[in-house]
Amino acid sequence: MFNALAKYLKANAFLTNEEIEQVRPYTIEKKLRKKQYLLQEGEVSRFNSFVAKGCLRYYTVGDDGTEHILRFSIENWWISDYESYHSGNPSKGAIDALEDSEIIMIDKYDMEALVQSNPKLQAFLTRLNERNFDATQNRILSIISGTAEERYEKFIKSYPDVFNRVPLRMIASYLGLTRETLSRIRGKQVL
Amino acid sequence: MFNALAKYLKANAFLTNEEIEQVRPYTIEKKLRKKQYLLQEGEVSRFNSFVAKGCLRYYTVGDDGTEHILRFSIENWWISDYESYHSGNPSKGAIDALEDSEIIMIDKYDMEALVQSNPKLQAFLTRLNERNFDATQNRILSIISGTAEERYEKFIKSYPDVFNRVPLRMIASYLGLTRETLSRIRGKQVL
DNA sequence: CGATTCTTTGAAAACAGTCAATCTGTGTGG
DNA sequence: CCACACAGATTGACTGTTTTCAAAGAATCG
Repeated sequence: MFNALAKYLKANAFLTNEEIEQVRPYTIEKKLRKKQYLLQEGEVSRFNSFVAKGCLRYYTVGDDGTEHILRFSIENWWISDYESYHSGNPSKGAIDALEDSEIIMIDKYDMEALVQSNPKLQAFLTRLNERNFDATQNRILSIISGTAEERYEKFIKSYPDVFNRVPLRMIASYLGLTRETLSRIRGKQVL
Repeated sequence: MFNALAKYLKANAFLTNEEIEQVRPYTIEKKLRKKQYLLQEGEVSRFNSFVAKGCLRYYTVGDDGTEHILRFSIENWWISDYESYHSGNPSKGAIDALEDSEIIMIDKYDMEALVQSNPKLQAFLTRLNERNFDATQNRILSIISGTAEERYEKFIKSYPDVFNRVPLRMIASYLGLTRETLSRIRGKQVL
């Protein structure tokens, strides 16, 4: 399971085998069954988790019980409640598994130490954070500028591998639509 | 003008006077008149700019000519097209001044060197980026979960100082509404 | 097979956008 | 100093989109 992370760090952060071995002691492997929580609302998100296998989501629940999905994560992505992770405050949302999954958790403070000790890792994490930020901002632009249909199209194009394994009602939630509206958009497209 | 940045760095990054003097050589001061561009669409955003005085916005223009405002920046905030700044690609939007403004620009590579040379500055920038990310994600949550009215209320509460100096049509644009819709929301509230 | 879970469909109501007109305040040039 | 232009804000009537609620069809899983 650690092997997935090793491969990822080699390919993306250009770490050597020795450098990867320095990461290993700080990793915690965990298997999750579908529907199992990785983080529940109110807990502090102390870990950043690498998805070795499977699919997870981070979401909040509104007063009326509606779920709002803020992030999906599949293989080779990371997941956490970053607001809680950054601030140390209790999480406003939850993370659960949409499939049986395997994840590798790294404690925030171990992560910071690792990054301080390895400039390559630091550079990589900086780039990762930048891309995350840019993607988030593009999502805002997409919501405030496009129609529901355009947003849906863009989602499929941007995240085909998420699209193919996540229920439509969750994609609707991610896009800020009801499942009925998404269903009707899909109906129109065939014509 | 540099004084504003000095004060900011002292208060927020806890830099000493000597450390602040090490920043000074890399700063470029600039005054902008209202409506003047800091960055035009298609240019590469090479600088991160500190707002010493005034108010600016980053926005994109859709195919139909509609402006979509992604960020306002007033005193003690930073502004850039971060996607272009991060990637080196041409900007998809523009930055202009909503008031006569004074800004302090730092070249991306000077900024990186400064951050590398000073751990306090590095820690501060990391925190800043984290907060930026969290704010952006909260903006998404606010759009996909709240009504237009709630979003408007939240904006006023979160950014009263921006609200008080920016035209309503730009707030509408930031919120992803037409100016007419925002006007009607405001009309309702009095009742 | 029965029980979930997910998706689709229909009809009515709520909401937001468009277009056109009016109102307001500000500032500038004559 | 006034008149006028201009930018911003509002209002009304209409159109289009999305939600809501209720029900019924698929698909999936034990």
